[in-house]
Amino acid sequence: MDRASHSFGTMVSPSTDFFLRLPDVDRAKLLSCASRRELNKGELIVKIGDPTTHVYVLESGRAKVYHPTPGGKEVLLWFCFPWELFGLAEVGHGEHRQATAQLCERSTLVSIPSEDFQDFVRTHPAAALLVIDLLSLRVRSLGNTLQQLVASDVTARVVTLLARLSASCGKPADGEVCLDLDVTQQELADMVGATRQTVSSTLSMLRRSGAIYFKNRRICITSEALLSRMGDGARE
Amino acid sequence: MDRASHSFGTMVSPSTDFFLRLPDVDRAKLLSCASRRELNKGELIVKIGDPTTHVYVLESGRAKVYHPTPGGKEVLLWFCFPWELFGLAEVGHGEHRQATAQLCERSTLVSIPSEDFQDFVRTHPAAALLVIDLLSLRVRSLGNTLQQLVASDVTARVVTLLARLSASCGKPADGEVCLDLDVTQQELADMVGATRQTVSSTLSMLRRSGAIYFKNRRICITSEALLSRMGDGARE
DNA sequence: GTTTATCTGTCGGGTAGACGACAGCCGCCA
DNA sequence: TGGCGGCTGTCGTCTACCCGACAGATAAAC
Repeated sequence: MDRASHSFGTMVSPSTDFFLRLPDVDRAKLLSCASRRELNKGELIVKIGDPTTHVYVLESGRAKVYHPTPGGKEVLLWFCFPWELFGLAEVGHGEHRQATAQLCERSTLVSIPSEDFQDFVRTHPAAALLVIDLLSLRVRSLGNTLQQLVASDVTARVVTLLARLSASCGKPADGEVCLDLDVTQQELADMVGATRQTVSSTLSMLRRSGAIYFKNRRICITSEALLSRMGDGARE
Repeated sequence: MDRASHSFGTMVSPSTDFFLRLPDVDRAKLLSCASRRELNKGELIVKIGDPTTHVYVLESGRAKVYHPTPGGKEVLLWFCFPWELFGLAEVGHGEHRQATAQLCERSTLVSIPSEDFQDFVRTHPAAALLVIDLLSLRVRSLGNTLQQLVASDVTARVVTLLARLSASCGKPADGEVCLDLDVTQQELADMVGATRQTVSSTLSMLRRSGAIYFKNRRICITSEALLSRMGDGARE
């Protein structure tokens, strides 16, 4: 139960995994209120507009949190990896969900009722600080994304996205880094606010330039330096 | 000291004014660690890259929080009004500032050292929950902004920006709402990720359509309904 | 095996909006 | 009174990117 199933890159902020930083007894106590389910790829955890009843953690698998747009696009805010708490931005005042969370692969999901979570936070100051850290990280990250979106072109945005992914789920192997992540180009596009086609041709360009290559459908970065240089066409 | 100097519209979330929701004795205790300064329009409160030493509140005036971009643009994240806590997204781990905060007018600023603030939060669970609420609000708001930015055109973005501003600082007067806010078109542009020129012509268009008009340099909304209809050209 | 769905690569055409330029306006200071 | 700096309005030009289309490639489904 308390076994972390994914490895961290070197640069990842420690704020993401709330659970692993909780003292053992507290974690057990919090999880005692929780229920666990096994769910399939593609299933929705919460849908925009839903009442807010729980917060969530994955024991295994991967989820994405996004805003669906009326036009049918999806704006992907972040991925959720195991032992990373999510779904807590709306717990405050029984707000309805502002985003949708969906599983990217078969996963086991732990659900904690909002009230239990709030009680826990109220009575565990250390946990409250962790929650504050986590939300702070999200605020900073969204702010940066926003900035990139208005200030940089697609190439630069893809490049820094790859850098971020490499930090959070990169497997270093003799100088190169391979992303340990099955992600579709559509998802990449949704993360940088571009179309699938543009991302596709951008990746092709990066591949031709030698900054990345593909190993059985996954992206490998041959040189961080070269990659980031490719993003410098437009001032970030 | 505990006199709120600005009025709220009807829709504003209560999470914004941390201080007014704090029990009196707690507020006094927290403010006892603080120092107060009078500053002029245009002065910087924090600059991106600065070490994080304080959190802040305004007693009066107005500030803006933005990301400066290497290209010289500014991405405006939000305005700070009196008694709204800000500058806390980086307090967690002595992170450096990720955004810049600058005064829009002459203001009196209250600074609370980070450590004192953290101690306060640690020992006042109710305050911790308020901080969580505040950060949650920011996360939701940034997420929505992000979504709008990739999914809507400039007209729609300007329209919803006006609606938001009208909610947070609108003065209703017989059916109309006038924005009680001296804001420059450049700032509006920085908030919607567009250029000054585009915003200017968008506002002209809205004025010609009768949805808004100008009363001594400020924006008045004649009809929320008409205004929002003007934003519907593109699917939001 | 064949079928079917999902993902990827690439190509033109059309367009929203950035960008530069310039002129009018207002308030401020000497 | 005149000059100066900041804000606003408007007009072309130009380009990054969206959008639709279509063909190959891969993987799951029957």
